[in-house]
Amino acid sequence: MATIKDVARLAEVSTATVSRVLNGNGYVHLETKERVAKAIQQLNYRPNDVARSLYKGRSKMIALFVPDIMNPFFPELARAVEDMAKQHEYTFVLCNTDDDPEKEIAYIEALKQKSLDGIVVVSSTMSGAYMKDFDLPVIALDRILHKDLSSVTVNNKEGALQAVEYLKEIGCKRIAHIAGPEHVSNAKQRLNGYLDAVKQEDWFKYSYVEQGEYHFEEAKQATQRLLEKHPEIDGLFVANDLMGVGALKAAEALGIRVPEDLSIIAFDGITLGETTTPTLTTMAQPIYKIGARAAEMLIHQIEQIEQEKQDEEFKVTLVERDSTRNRREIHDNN
Amino acid sequence: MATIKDVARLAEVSTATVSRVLNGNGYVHLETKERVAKAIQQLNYRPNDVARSLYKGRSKMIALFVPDIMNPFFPELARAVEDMAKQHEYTFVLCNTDDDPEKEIAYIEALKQKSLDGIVVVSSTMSGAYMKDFDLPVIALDRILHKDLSSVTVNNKEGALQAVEYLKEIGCKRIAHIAGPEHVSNAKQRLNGYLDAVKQEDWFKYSYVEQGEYHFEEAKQATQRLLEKHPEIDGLFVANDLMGVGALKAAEALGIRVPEDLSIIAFDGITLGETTTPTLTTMAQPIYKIGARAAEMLIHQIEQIEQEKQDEEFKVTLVERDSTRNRREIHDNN
DNA sequence: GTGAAAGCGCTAACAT
DNA sequence: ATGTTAGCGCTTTCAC
Repeated sequence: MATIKDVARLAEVSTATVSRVLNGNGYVHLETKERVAKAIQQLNYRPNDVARSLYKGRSKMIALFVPDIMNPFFPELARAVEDMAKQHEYTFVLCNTDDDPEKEIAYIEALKQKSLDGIVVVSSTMSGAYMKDFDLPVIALDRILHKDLSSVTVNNKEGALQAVEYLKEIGCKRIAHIAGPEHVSNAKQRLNGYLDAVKQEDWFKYSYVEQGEYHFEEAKQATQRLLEKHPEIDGLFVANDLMGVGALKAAEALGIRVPEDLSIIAFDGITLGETTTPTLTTMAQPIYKIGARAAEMLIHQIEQIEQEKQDEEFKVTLVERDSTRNRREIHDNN
Repeated sequence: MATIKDVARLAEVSTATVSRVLNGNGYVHLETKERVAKAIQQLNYRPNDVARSLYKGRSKMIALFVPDIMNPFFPELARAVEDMAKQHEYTFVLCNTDDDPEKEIAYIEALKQKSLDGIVVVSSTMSGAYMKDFDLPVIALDRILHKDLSSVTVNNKEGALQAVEYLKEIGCKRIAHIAGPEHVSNAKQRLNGYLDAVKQEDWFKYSYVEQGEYHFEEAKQATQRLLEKHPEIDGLFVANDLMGVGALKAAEALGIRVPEDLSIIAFDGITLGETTTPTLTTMAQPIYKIGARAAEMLIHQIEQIEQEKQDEEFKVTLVERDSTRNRREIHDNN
């Protein structure tokens, strides 16, 4: 590959001048500029980003940390971050952390050696203190990591409340909840939203809440336990779609009809919910948008456009599908 | 961050000696080695990979090109490539190409400027000539790109044949096919496997093949068309799982029971097939394995362990689920 | 307006 | 066994 020296030689100027043309810095005579441009073209010259990075101490690379890309919620997020990165001419590095703090730290160390410019992080385990102490720009996505870190999230609590209110509205009389992991901030918020909506109902019992760990299989089992213990349940708010599908499967295994005997609403709005039978009603997050916004905030922070910490909260919207929709009609006809 | 100079100064040696200790090259007295090690530890020194890359012209970075990470087949592949990259201390870059040759080329150009070491490519559009001409190590994954490029694939044709034979075995008398895009090599192979299995059957018609483009929605519509035109169809081989789910949905919409009236088998073995109702029988690829193997071959090629071009083919295995399994019992009971 | 030269942090001859 | 030094390709002061 041609270097800046080759271009300089061909254009009969110094490398400094070529650099000026390249970066649009400093004064350079129009005529020489054109000579340089021609040489660049002729040699099909592309500046070496590594040399640039070495000098500048910055790499034009950002990373996205996700617990596991195989969880169907994250590919769309990844896609958004990548698109935004590309748009700003950043390279996109994807890191699966398995929510393991050691892996997270190992990745950070490795990427720092490459002069990584910043990270969008989906994590619940990473020690907020650690994240905050080390000097890279960081945006927390989907979950709050530390109060000093900028974040992009959705109105989890309010969304959960709306979900439960919706179940009430379509006629559910006993509404239970399959919760996400306790240490994940958004899971806790969704649980709180549920509790706010039901705690003063005379039928409410704490055993109406089961742990699903944000996993398909755990959620399926949890739902099965719940429905066996409490056959009176006729409405279920599940903390995410992946678990919602598990709940659907549990009902199917027990011979409970959805939505005739049981209405199910979940949270996230991933495509998976459109492929099940019945399709899954959900509180949909603007997944791509929040990913894109997080990436944009990160890049602004890197480029010093925004300095101060900020938290952005997007709104979720109800998407009615078959795991509840028919139920309303049944109710209306009564 | 501390540099090699700081370490040298603290250990009272030259930077060359530090470098030797760092890389385990050349002779260095045990005592001085320990002094250097102590200094490194004391300063919490980490070598700057950018400087290294500049000198070596290599970056310890590899990329994976996929058409679209939101297609559920690719996250597992990505996960495998990333894991293998990490294991060999490579950084992992993910690129969504949308199967657009211009994007592919733009990515390649950008990554070359960063001294990227190699690429694992899932692509059907990238001009083989282009890929072959430019000097980076490349492994084609899932699809064959060019005869001179190493590749990792599965036995698509044979697997397709097995799928159709299986349908026959469980009693299907009229078997149709939803095909993938014609320009994708594995889709063509699966189609050929189907044709081999059915072309000498007296009932076979070419209108038993419909185009599904590897998309959920297109496949759903294609299946609907097919079943309306040919109500005699009692077996369906679909070229991938994503389309298989579409086919399931189409049958549901038409009131055709699966597997009682129609048996459906697809191809890939993605998790999505376990979440549908009924669950989807499939010819499962060892997805993680082929991704890991492709990454490993790439790294070997980069590190000159393997030089010559090689093609590896993995085998698919039948995974019986509910979209066909019950049917055999029905058949056996007859 | 342009060039010479230092330096980003590291590695590998080459010298001793 | 260890140090000196050139150089990877670029940017940016500082002269002119």
